[in-house]
Amino acid sequence: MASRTCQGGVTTPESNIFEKYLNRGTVFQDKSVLTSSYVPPILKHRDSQINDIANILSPLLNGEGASNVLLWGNTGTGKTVTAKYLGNQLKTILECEREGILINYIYVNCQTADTHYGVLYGISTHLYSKEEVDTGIAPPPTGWSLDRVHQALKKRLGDSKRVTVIILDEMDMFITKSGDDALYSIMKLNESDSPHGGKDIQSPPRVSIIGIANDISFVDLLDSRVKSRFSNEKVHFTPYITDNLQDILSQRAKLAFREGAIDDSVINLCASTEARVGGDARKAIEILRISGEIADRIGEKSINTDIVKKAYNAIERDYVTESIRALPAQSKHILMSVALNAEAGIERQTTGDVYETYQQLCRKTGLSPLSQRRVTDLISEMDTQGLVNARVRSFGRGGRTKEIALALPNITNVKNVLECDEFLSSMNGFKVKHQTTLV
DNA sequence: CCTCCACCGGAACGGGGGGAAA
DNA sequence: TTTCCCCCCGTTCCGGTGGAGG
Ligand SMILES: Nc1ncnc2c1ncn2[C@@H]1O[C@H](COP(=O)(O)OP(=O)(O)O)[C@@H](O)[C@H]1O
Repeated sequence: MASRTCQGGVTTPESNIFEKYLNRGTVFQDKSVLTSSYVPPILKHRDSQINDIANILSPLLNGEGASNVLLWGNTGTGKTVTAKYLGNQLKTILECEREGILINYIYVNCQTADTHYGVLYGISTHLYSKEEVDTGIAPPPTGWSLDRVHQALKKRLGDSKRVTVIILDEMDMFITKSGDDALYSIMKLNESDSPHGGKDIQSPPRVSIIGIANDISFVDLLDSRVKSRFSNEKVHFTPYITDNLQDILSQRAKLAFREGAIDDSVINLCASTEARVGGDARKAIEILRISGEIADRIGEKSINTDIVKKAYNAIERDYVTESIRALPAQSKHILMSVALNAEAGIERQTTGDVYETYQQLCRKTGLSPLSQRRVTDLISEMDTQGLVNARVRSFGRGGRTKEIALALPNITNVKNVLECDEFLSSMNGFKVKHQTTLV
């Protein structure tokens, strides 16, 4: 652990216990540059994507509606940052060059706002002032009917001087889970609501959607009307290669770290490591941040490759323990069952195997067991979280079922984390009984 | 080629919680 | 207060289904 003596220009030898943290030097100059909300002034290596999107959005400059676009590619390939960057550019140029035209540039993350209502509400938060929220003119976070929120949005956006761009980040998971109702209702904002030419002073809004997704297979789930209007324009974000990442990282590092706190060898290590697994700039930047934090904690003045390796381990470990800890009790029981089976020598298990053990475990801990139907859903959820690997497979006459295995290397570790749960702490001495035969 | 296993996964439903509105 | 609305979590029901063995 840390040394007991104060060091480095500290004048009071015995004082507050936090003193040593306070006075310690730091490798950081501006840590905020390494957070995900930071948008750099120039984006390198995304020229072709930026051009494509700008081209699609260009009608907005004349106050005309533009097509919807779908940005897709692996995580950390710059989709979000590009969308935000273009928003800034659009706003600036409209302010300087086109007096009459105003733009709403609205960002909604569909992982956070993951319901139909949540997405509409997320849009609305960009459109109302504080007073309007306080006086109840703006939609509340919950309580109104969807229709009412929809009408309110339509009214807000229907201004002939105004164009609107809505960014829907992480929309693939959302659509897969919740269907395309929300997307459809956003597109309906563009429709005039008086079909018989009644006297509406309002013009229909001009709303363009920028969708962001990792995986575009969700497009097939869309209703054909939605699909044709939504997925005509697709822009692919390719993974970064080592050189790209080096550029991006050193651009950040220059701003984030003190002179001499980081050198090229470290940046090259991060760049090449990430380039090998998916060209993820977010992860690479995060590694830099964690490395810096570790360096500060252990009192190093600069980041070396050893520290980077520590950062890689820390990031992995924290992710796993955190996601296990955050699991609901039922999922913890299921995961424990998988771990127990694995420990008993059944690495690849069927749904039946897991459910059997799960029921026994529930009997022991006093949790009331869920139906098998529900359990398979929870297993699939843990599969997408990367805690478990589950894919359906057919064993011919032996049936068709998920084949499930723990996705984590260290079984004992998993069990230890799980045993912190209040239910599972009462499972001392539980033994799996029953063998299945499965090849 | 057909059967039949052991599930898969969609659909419909509802209790219950949280909130606004009449 | 009651009524309406949205959403989470879970149940029940049930029509599929890939492929080894007949
Ligand atoms: N070309 C780039 N130049 C500078 N920073 C980038 C670039 N591409 C990505 N980043 C940074 O990498 C991180 C992840 O990018 P992000 O746009 O969130 O990826 P995605 O949305 O594709 O998952 C962000 O912090 C972003 O600022």
